[in-house]
Amino acid sequence: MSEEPREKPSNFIRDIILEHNASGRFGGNVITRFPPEPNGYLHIGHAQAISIDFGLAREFGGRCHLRFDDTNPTKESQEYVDSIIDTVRWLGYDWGQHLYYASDYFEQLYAWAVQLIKAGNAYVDDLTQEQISEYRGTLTEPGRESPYRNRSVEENLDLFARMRAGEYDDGTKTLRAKIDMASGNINLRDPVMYRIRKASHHRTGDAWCIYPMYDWAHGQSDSIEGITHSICTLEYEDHRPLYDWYLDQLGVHHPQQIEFARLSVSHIITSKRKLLELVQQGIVSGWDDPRMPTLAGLRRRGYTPEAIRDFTERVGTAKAAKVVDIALLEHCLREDLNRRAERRMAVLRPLKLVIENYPEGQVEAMEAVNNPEDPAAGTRKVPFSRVLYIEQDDFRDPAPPKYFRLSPGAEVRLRYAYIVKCTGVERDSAGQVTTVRGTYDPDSRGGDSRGRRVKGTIHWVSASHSIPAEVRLYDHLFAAPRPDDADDWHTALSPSSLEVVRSARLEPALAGSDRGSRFQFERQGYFCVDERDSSPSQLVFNRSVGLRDTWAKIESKG
RNA sequence: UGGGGCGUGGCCAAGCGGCAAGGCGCGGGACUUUGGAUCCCGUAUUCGGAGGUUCGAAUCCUCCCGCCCCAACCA
Repeated sequence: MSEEPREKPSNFIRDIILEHNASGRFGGNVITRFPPEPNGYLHIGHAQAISIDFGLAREFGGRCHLRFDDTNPTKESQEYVDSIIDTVRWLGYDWGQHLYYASDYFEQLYAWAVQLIKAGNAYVDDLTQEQISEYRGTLTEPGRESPYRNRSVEENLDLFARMRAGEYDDGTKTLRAKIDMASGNINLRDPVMYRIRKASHHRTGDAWCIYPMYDWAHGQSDSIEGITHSICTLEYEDHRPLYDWYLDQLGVHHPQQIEFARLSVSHIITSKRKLLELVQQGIVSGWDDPRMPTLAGLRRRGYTPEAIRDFTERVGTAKAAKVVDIALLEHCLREDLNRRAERRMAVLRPLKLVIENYPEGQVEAMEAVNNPEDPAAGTRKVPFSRVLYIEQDDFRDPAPPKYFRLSPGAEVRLRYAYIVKCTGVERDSAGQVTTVRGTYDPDSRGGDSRGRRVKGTIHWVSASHSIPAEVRLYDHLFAAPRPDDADDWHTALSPSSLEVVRSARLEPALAGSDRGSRFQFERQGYFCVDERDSSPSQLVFNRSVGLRDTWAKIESKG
């Protein structure tokens, strides 16, 4: 298959790098990094950052580091580190030997802090958290200087050493940068650099009881690694002057920070707090529930890394806040899977169809194309017999206008098999159709209508040869495009985000399908074998995304 | 009332003084043994608004309006 080289859309970050390369600013180097905090699962929003960081490095022949900004031991854990590593790798990116942790730089950061103290640019503050907040002022009023702001260098050095030594309790002292309490930029009002936290860190254990704030650690970590382009989201634009200040005071390598608008998608939420609530309240089955916007969830849902990468490229990189329609994400998946997924027949809600003129006991192996988009995928045999199952939706009595499927007296093609004509219906006492009867045309073997006009083609399975399966029909977790706009986001939850169908019957070729394998169930959508709950004896499929359904549109319009 | 950003069709997004790319979606048609895919065609006299500069402005200037972020010892 040929990958049509879709031209990458230009964006302002690429333009900036091009300028740097032209001026020789970083000697033509492009070294980026993806810097997650290991305190949660990565979601679709992170995918764009990953794609930009790694993508740009790849495009310009540079490299991208994976660095964990693990500066807050009370919120971080190895579990998250592992899951993030696994996810980034799954997405298809490689950082080579460049796996780093901000915690690896704690000693250097400490030395630099001492350097700032010596230069009179940092001080130990005894104000409580509440007092610091009061002294900071407000958005419109300047702050006030802490009474401890002018301690001597010697005293600060001594106090800071004792903070490190563990002589003080949590929260009793901080190290602060001495910048400008009247700055319009609140980040510059003597930001805290270190806080006391007598907590074990997932990597450094109990070696430290003071931990650097993200703002103090981040820029210097970038500098240590020789990062040239430090790409981040818009909310850090205000922090850039602070990072610049630190770097300039220290006189070390100074990366260029560039900010872009984070990605959000319609019909989902990405708030960590809300996602956690979904999991804890059992509204979803876990962080990898196929309805979750986490990359683990999308993966289990059947999304391919290729589709997600394509999506992140198509949404573009800019500075305007955006909420991309989830339809684009789904389109990317369909486009990818249409090309790659083999087709199979599966009947979700079986309705018995008896071919009255087909010999009892006879079985034919009908040849079916595995993937019309890819001849190399070959063909397979599907057993045909007298008693079949068809989809309940594919029979209607009476038939509505423009309905091309089966109804009394009507003809339809059974895909890859025969043309059949409906001759009768059996109903139970409640009037529900229990069996459809029909006759087949022996001359139409393979589905050849030989010039006849047969508009409808439906899928089927042989009742006795089919195998059972559970199929989970997933839909958007939220019915509303912007769940966060609701007064209470819970009310935006869709009641039909999951429908479990336990009665599905599959063509026998699906038996023993590997976990994670993906198929198109003809006329229905793309499905994958659930990685967690499926087993060879109890197959479980997840619907990744449905096929475009023109008939549903026609019917809903009346 | 402070600081920082952003406003191009339903949703994204190119454009950087020469007269509105593209994608998704939507509507219509062709084709079709998936009402799938594919292929055509259509979808902003107009770029948040008002002035101004210019032969000419989405692009430059001025003012106004709207939206987002910032007052964690979170990241």
